[in-house]
Amino acid sequence: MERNTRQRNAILDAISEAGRPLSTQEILAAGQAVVPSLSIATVYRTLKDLTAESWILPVKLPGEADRYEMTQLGDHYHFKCSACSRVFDIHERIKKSNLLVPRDFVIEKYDLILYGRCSECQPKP
Amino acid sequence: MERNTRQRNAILDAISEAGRPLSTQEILAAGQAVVPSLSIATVYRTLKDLTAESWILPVKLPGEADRYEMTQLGDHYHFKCSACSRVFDIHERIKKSNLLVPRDFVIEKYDLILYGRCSECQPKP
DNA sequence: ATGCTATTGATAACTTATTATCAATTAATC
DNA sequence: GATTAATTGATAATAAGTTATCAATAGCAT
Repeated sequence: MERNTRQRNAILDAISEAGRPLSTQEILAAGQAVVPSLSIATVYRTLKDLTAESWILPVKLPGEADRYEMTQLGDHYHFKCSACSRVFDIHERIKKSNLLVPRDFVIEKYDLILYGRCSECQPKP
Repeated sequence: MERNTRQRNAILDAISEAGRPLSTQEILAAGQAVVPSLSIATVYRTLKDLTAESWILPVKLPGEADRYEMTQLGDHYHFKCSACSRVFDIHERIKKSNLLVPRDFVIEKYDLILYGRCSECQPKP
C-alpha cells in the first residue's frame, strides 16, 4: 500500500493494542469503533498486506480461522479460553529436552496450544 | 450402520493398520486398494459413523482438514513431517509442571504439535 | 482547492472440505 | 435364489472463510 489511511491505521492499532491475537471479527469490531464504515473486505485486504510486510503474523489454531498478532512478540505459545473463546499469549518456553521423538526424527518447530479458563472466566465458587 | 460391508471394513482396517492418523484422501486410497469402487462420499459417511461410535477420533492440526486414528491410543501428541506431510503419533507426555500460565488461568487440556522431518525424509548428507 | 489514482465498501464469486440426494447395488433374511 | 431395505457411488449442494469486482471515496502531490 502506498497511502496512509484511517482504515489501515485503525486495524494496525487494534492489533497492536490488543496484547493478544485477534480474530477478523474482533479486528472488524475494534476498527469500526474508530472508523464506523470499515468493511470486512478492507479488514481482509489490510491483514494480507500487513502480513506480507511482516507487521503481523497469523495465529493458527486447529479448526479455527486465523487470528493475528504483532510479529515482534518472539517465541511464545497460546491459551484459548473455552468460555469466552479469546486467545492469550503465554510467554514461556518448554525445555526442548522435554520434547521426545523417535530417533531419526528432527524437530524444526512446535506449537503448544493450551485450553482452559482465563482469569475472567473462572466458575463462581 | 447395521450391515457389515466391504467398504466399512476396508476403511476401518486402513485406519487400524496405519499406526498414524490418516487424511480422508489417504483413507480413500487405502480403501480403494481393497474395494476399487470406494467413493469419497462413503469415506466421509463411514468416518462420521465410526466417530459417533467412538471407534475412531479426529486429529486436528491448524489449518488442515481432520485426520483420523483409532481411539484406544490414549494420551499422546503428533508430529507432522514437513516433507511428506504425514502425521505420526508420539507416545510421550509433557510434565504438566512445565506448562506455565498466568495465575488464575486454569488449564483443562493441551495440544502439542511438532513439525520437522521424519526418519524417511532426512536431507541427504 | 484540483486532479489523479490508490483505497474503500458492498457484494458477488470463489475455495476447499464436507454433506445431501437419489437411483443403483448389495447384505441379510427367508 | 428371491425379497427388501440399508448402503453405495456419482454428483449436486452446502457452509464458512476469504478473495475479486467495480463504482464511489478520499489521500497526497501539485
